[in-house]
Amino acid sequence: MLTFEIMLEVDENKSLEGNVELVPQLTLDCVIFGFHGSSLKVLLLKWKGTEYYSLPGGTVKQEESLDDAAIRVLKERTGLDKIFLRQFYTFGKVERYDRESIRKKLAHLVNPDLWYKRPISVGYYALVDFEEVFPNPDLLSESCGWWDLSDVPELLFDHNEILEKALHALRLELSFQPVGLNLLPEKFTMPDMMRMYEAILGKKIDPRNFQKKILKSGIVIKLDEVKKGVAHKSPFLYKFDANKYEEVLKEGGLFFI
Amino acid sequence: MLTFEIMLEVDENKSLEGNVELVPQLTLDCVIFGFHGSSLKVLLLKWKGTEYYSLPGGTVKQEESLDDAAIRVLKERTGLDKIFLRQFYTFGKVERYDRESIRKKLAHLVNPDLWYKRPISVGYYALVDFEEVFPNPDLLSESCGWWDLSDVPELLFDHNEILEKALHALRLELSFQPVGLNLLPEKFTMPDMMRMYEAILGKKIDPRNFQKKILKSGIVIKLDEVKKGVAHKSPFLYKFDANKYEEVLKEGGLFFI
DNA sequence: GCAAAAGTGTTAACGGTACACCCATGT
DNA sequence: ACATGGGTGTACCGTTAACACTTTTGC
Repeated sequence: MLTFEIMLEVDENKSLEGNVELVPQLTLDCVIFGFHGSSLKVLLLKWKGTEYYSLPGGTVKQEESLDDAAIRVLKERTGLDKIFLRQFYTFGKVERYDRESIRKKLAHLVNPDLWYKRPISVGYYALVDFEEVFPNPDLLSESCGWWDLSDVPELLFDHNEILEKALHALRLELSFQPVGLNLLPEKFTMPDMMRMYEAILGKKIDPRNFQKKILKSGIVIKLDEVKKGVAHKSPFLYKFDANKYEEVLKEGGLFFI
Repeated sequence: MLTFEIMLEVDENKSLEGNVELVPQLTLDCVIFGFHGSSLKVLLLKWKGTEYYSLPGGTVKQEESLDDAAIRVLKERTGLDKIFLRQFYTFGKVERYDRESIRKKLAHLVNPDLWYKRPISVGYYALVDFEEVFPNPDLLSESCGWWDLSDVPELLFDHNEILEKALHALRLELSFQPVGLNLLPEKFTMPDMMRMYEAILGKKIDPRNFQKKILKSGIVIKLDEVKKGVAHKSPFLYKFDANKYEEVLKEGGLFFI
């Protein structure tokens, strides 16, 4: 993810386990999306001793595929094993951000001598079940937590741009990828699912039409349960019919939402 | 693109212009699509003294963005300056292909000592006007030419897989990107455009419905000319209304084709 | 004149959208 | 009891898909 992280890990590796080699100048950034309440959330790291935030990221080992590296990072930050992951873009401008300013902001954490050539970063986004994640900071961060998409602060590096692009990719792929299956808990209500679509698309949806379409598509199964303990009328619970969901996505997608 | 190309260019650069540095292990592969007759075409290189083919590719200089590197490769192979280019995937498996077999196949061209660490390749696809391209081989290839998509032979490296993925990306983005504007010549006929869609989507389209939809969308302007010198009835010529095209793509895309 | 491709209109079915009221629950 | 969100049906309209014959041109 970051040039100095490369260096840091090299350093660690040298002292800890010998010479695990990294692919030079190549890093990863992960945009981890969750859904809760009525909004999309994203996992951010807060850097030690600062008020600065960034996306979680990492490096790529020589004997590790890009996907495996992303899986490793995701597991470290979320505790989750089986994660829905998509590579969405590789960021390769020469000056992705103002390096001098980053160097100053993080001088107390990273030895400035460890900075070197321009990093190229492969972007992944992940969809996770908010309820099952236990956010876990890395060595250079003091906390790792969920942020509402609309409250995301200015981030370090070019991470605001990366987040933008991830969101754009998510929207484009919304009709072809099993987004609901990965963002929602196993049992969910129709209004939950609708709010998820509203949060991603950024627009209001008519609940009657939404329900009609979803039910007609056959991707969900209505359970003989209602959600208890919520104020107001208890909503029915549903779960996905994974096979049917996959089939519908293959045969043209869920465009009609 | 290829590990030994990295080495070769380093070598060239050393002798030719000093020490232009390359980003290590990072390469580019370009899938250049054209359209002619009734089919999609792709530009392939034939390696000197062999019957082996591959996609055109290249390396990334330290002071050059990924996009600029792709633009450079595209210009070298096609002679074109302003090309529609999209990054679609970064290939990062540890063993992307059988290196030993490649090494043998190309031993007469590349010194085996020059092979080293596993390459990671950023994939771009390009859309070009078939008529305006003058294919131009590189240093290691004896020819560079168009291949019908359905006749593409087995390619070196993992290039069949890369081509597959590029085609998949093209299909996904067909409704959001100005594909027609880039693949078709400035003046084109309605059946040309229809055949282009048929070639990309791999299915037949009803010409009456197609014409109705395209005309209603307003993205093309009918010219006061017909295409002459063709057998049979002379078809009318059209050109794109670039502004309207862009507007339609932004406002939801050309899904209805 | 013949073969091959271009050009063109209507209809029926379907799917999308707009819209409002009652119900169940917790407080 | 009241406030809040959940649940549900209908009607209109627009879009899509199916379908076939005539025209023009080069050979």
